[in-house]
Amino acid sequence: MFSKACEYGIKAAIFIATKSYEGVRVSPKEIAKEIDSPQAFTAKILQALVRNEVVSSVKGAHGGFEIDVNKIKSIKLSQIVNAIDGDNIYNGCGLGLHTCDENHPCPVHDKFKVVRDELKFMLENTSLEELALNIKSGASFLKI
Amino acid sequence: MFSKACEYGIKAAIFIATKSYEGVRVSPKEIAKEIDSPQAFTAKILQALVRNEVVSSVKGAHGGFEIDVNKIKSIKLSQIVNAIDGDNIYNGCGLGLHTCDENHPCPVHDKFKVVRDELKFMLENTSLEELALNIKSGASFLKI
DNA sequence: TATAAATAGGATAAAATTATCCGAAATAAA
DNA sequence: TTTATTTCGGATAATTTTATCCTATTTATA
Repeated sequence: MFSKACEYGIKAAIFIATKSYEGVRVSPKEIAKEIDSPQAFTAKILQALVRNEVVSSVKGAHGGFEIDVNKIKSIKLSQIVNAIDGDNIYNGCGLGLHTCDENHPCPVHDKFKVVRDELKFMLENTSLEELALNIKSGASFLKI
Repeated sequence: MFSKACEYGIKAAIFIATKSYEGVRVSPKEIAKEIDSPQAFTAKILQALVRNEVVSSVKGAHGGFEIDVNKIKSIKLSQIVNAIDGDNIYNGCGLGLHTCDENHPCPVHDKFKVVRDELKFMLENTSLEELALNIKSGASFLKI
């Protein structure tokens, strides 16, 4: 469904959020360990999240990644996915046609529309807050 | 959502179905032209569809690809996707966890479940027949 | 100011996916 | 039986995605 980069990005953001609630900044090394991902590749993805203002970074000694606690509630899954994979997942044609809309639909246009509207709604209505709180409470897991 | 290979496979199957209604076998060359795909790569994908018994092939002169007209109604999109991409799209974990189920869910397990059940239902309930008939009637298109 | 600790980012490598090429095998028809 | 036509399948190449490495830059602190 999503790229590996996007999967890592989502998990990283959730972990950073949980640590930010504790007022703690985290390094790519800690993040990679916690979400079971390749460290250097994860660092690249973090850069994309910083550029898209999903997470913020502090350079230099005692630096690391964090998310403004007041922002966590308003960050939606869609922002993270968009920052890494773009909006192609729920905007592009399911069969890769360049022109695909109501007037010139691909064979599965209507069928896919239902699924993708559902996906879009889910991504736009799932906050980083609820995902992070479920990790903190032990209701869900970031690895294995 | 799906791989390029899968997109080509779906479009190829639809085109073969439309021609099979006319009792005509088609070559990879014709198929690639009609669905705007790379010919040799499309031929490989056709082999996978043959192995998975979605389409049948006739070798030698006057050969080509066809689908038993009586089978077209019973072939579902899920079979085509499964033949090419496997069942990972609607069975694998949305965040790539090896172990992800009700007892040990990833952070988005429940959220994704809704979307993927919708996707699974759509794939399993969309027949090649309806897709092919919409192409024949001009209600949908295979390229551009 | 010097040093150590971090992120940023370019260069490169590995792996997977997408795409091409060519000869082998099968088959209809001359 | 030969020939032309067609799918099959292995080898290879190109591209994209995933992953690693190394240096530059930034910043807190001694």
